[in-house]
Amino acid sequence: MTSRTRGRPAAGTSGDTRSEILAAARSQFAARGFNGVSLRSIAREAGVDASLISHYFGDKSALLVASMELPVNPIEKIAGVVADGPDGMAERLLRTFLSAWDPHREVFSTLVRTTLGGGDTDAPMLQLARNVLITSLLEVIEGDDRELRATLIASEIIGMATLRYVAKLEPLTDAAIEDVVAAYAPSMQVLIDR
Amino acid sequence: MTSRTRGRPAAGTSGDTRSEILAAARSQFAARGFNGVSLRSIAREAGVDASLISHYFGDKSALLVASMELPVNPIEKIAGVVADGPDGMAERLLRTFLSAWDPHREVFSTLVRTTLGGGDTDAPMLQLARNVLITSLLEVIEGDDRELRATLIASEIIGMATLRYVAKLEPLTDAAIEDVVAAYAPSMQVLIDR
DNA sequence: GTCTATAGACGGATAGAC
DNA sequence: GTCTATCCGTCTATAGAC
Repeated sequence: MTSRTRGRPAAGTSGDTRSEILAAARSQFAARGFNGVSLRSIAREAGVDASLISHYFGDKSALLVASMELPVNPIEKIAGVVADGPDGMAERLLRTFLSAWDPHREVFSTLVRTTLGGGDTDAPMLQLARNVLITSLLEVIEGDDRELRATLIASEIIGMATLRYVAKLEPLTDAAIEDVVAAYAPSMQVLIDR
Repeated sequence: MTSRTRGRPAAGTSGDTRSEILAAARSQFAARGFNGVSLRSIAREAGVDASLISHYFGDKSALLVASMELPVNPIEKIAGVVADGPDGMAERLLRTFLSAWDPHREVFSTLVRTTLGGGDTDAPMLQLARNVLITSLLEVIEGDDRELRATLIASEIIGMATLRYVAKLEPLTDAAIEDVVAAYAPSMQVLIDR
């Protein structure tokens, strides 16, 4: 927990060197993943000296963490939806998920790339999938294959979001939220109802 | 097209240095992606000198390509399934896909990690998804939102395979093919039938 | 607060001895 | 066919001048 949304006292000339760095980091981590990005390239895009990154954020991992901080936690919203029971859950799940993440496409992309680009099996994204989504789902769906089906629901959400935010496959990337909900919810609801 | 399955004339002592390198490369690329792996670490695991990799395969990219060569092309099988029409297609699609890729989990993992780990939007995996799977699907499914639904079918397959082969989320990773087919096909068929 | 300079490590690739 | 040695580039991170 290094930084909060702290207002810098009174910067020098341009609008926040620190913010420029964060914006460039978000963009590049989302596009090329942690290993595919160098601090130098981020500094170049931000128009600052590379050593300033260390000065403001510490090391590269800390910059990654800072660039992924969100004003609200999209995960908690999802868990709340599941608690409302299985009727029409697919629709609520998709709408809530898309509404929460659409404004933060780059962060989700970074989440996927750092999870799937490296070798970390206990990466943050998978912990979330297992501990929050799947655990909640198991309390409301039924059947003796419900663990498998809960995992498949998670895979539907992650797969959809990966093609929408990371791979940017048309027409999924630019489709309106309600169009995706309408097209996908009936399929997902089958996994919920059994 | 550098190498075919060529029998080396008469190697020195142990079973093929070349094969040892390939096995180590497959394992490490699958686990940590292209950028996360060094030629030195592959050489170490293979128990050979690092310079032999250059000697046999050229550069690092050529080694990646060689490590992903498959005896058969799983993609062509999939396209054939789609041509058989929409009735019960989800079941055939899933069974064929899983049968084709289960013996080559590491290759699929590498495919995903190199597609999602780097920034290449035209990476091989996405070309396949778009040009083969989605294109075939568009010829058999109907409705004015069929492009969106075809893309969602692709996302279901890719998402499922990613959690099964790359993220290795239980119980999906170790589930029998027929169990996955039984649990998932009804949901996917809804996207096909509309 | 910003920049220069550089330390220190690692990785890819090659030349050449044996 | 295998290994030693090395070149050259890039990267993270830090020390310190201004």
